[in-house]
Amino acid sequence: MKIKTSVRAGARIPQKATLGMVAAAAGVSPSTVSRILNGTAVVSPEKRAEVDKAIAELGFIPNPVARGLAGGRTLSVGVVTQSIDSPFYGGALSGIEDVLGMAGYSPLFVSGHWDAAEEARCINVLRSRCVDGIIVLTGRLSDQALRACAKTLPVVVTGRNLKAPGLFSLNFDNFEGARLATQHLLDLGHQRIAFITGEPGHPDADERLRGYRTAIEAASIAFDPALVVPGQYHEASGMKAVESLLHSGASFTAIFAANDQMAFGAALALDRHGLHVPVDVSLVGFDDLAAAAYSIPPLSTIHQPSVELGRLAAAAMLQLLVGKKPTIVMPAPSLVARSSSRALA
Amino acid sequence: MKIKTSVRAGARIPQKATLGMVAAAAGVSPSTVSRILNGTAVVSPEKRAEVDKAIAELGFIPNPVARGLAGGRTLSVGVVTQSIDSPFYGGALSGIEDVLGMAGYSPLFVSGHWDAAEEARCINVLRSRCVDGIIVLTGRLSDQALRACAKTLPVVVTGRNLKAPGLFSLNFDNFEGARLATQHLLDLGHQRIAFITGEPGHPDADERLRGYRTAIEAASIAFDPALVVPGQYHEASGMKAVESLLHSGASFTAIFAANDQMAFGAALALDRHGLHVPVDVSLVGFDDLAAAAYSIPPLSTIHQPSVELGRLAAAAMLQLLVGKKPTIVMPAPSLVARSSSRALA
DNA sequence: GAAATATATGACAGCGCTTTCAATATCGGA
DNA sequence: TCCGATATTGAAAGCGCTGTCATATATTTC
Repeated sequence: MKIKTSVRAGARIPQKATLGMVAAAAGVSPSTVSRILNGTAVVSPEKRAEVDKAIAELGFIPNPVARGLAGGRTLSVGVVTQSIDSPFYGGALSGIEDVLGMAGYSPLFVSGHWDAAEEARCINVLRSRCVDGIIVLTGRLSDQALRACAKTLPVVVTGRNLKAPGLFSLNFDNFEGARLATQHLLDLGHQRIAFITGEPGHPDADERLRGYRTAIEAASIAFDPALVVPGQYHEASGMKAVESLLHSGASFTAIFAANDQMAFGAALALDRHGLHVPVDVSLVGFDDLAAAAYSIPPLSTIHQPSVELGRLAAAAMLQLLVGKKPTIVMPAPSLVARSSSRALA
Repeated sequence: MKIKTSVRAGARIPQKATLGMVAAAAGVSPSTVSRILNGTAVVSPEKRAEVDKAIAELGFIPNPVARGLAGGRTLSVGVVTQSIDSPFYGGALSGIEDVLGMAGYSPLFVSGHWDAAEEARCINVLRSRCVDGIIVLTGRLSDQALRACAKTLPVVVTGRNLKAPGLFSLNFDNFEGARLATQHLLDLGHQRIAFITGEPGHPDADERLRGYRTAIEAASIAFDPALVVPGQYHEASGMKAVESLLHSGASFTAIFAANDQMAFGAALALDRHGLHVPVDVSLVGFDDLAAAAYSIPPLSTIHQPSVELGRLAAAAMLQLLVGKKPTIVMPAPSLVARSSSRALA
């Protein structure tokens, strides 16, 4: 009375048909079937028809594992992300999965947890699993390590500008985004605009700071370091930033947070101090997370096309995989003005 | 001037050492190395030492692809989720990745997009990739399909109560959670409590409705269908639900939303109508998303240990994989009372 | 029409590992 | 001391597929 391998189960379990079985059924050699499958060589229309028929009848699905061992291609691409549950990168993962899936590739997600060593480990895992290529979302890995990696495997990396053989980078214009956000507040009449930064050293955080500063100075306002407070890209740090801003006694009428999560934290901290957004303080974020549209008040922010970013990264990888030089360009940053920012009374 | 396969790159590219090379270096047969690697049989201490040394020296890492082909085990487990960027399931994925990773397994995430057919496709993809087991997060697949699947492969499924050989299910007590949330509102003196449901037909949505109703009736309050409005578990539907509630003219002093995302939407809709949470209406959600603590006001909600859920599911899978019957129990639901609910004035 | 060139196909050797199966070595007992 | 039983180990056959090479046939050229 062990597990019955019954056939009467509703969901038909796909019989493991092998390439060899297809070949036998079609009366050709395995090589021929393989050639048809991969388009490696020309085969006569008759044989092709036979094989197609056999494939359909047997419900044959080539085994990626065997393919990987034999041919080196596994039809899988590794994706190094930081945390699989990040509200921002989640969109990108989704886009990647989507585009890769359409092309028959499977993504293999691994999380680096914002740690270079961990990321290196991830890459080794991916390599041991014989992925055909690697997409790195931002990450802390050195440019050099990435370049080295690209020598063996196609690599697409986001959040950097890097040129190397076998390597394609896809960067969002953080500088321009931050400039846009700041300009938006400036346009609304704000002069004392606080800025909550991301972690210094992160290229995108630095770029955003630069964008902020550039906009401020372009408006002939002196850059005031007292208005710039550090954050770590999460809600709690946004709260803390506002607390310290308030404690410092600095005066400001608007806050630009380097990402939405910090903006949410900032809004809460302001609220706790009886300051209302946007009545008392205007607030602008960066990323345009799904939640931004539903916060109270809905958050004005810089739209980052995260899903699109993923799609583009995947598309670039696909091009790299066929040996083409990717011709992908990132969409320009755009401002989404919602209710958290308003003209200075 | 093609790509130089230089060795001077900083990041040493791990040389592909093979089991055969290890065997040669250690002066034993490949079989012996394999046995040591898998603990398949007893090997003399001397040989074992030799082999360990060779492994270390060559930096040998067994190739999971080859292992998969030869032995059928790939050290990878498939995870069927609904969307990889869901704020709720994200936590679970993270937990899964964590626990699986520690055990040397890699998760293979695929998204079913809340569609049974799509999920079936996902499972086929996973099967073709020879995963050692499958974890299904909720999902629309029929119980029967899941059972059938469990005949070939260990399966862990969340969000259902299902018993079958090779199948382990892990369910959160949605009924009790909803009862708890409603009771909380009741305890605060609310009598007219509206409920925004999840999609009918979803087991967890139905359970939550049942919990709500049970609590209401246990308090000797007549269940009023007019206070129950449908939602689809996303923010927009929460907004719509409140709109329709308001339009219907139903009177209520509190809202219990079947998940946090709808609660956020509800809060925004209320806000748009000049109703403030919790002054005018108390609001309770379900899930305890990371964002719940930072919404304005911070949302009272039922804590779902999503990361923990993932960890437990992965742990159960690991047990299944070694042929043990999982001994995993879900933590009980708990209420996190924050500022969105208060005693009725 | 024969030699030279293409074209389509099959045979076969792996990819790196697991896993019988058989061989050798070791041991206990009569 | 010799035989069967018990540990270790190696040889070899694949897992399912790809890619090279060689063969058989078709096409071309002078």
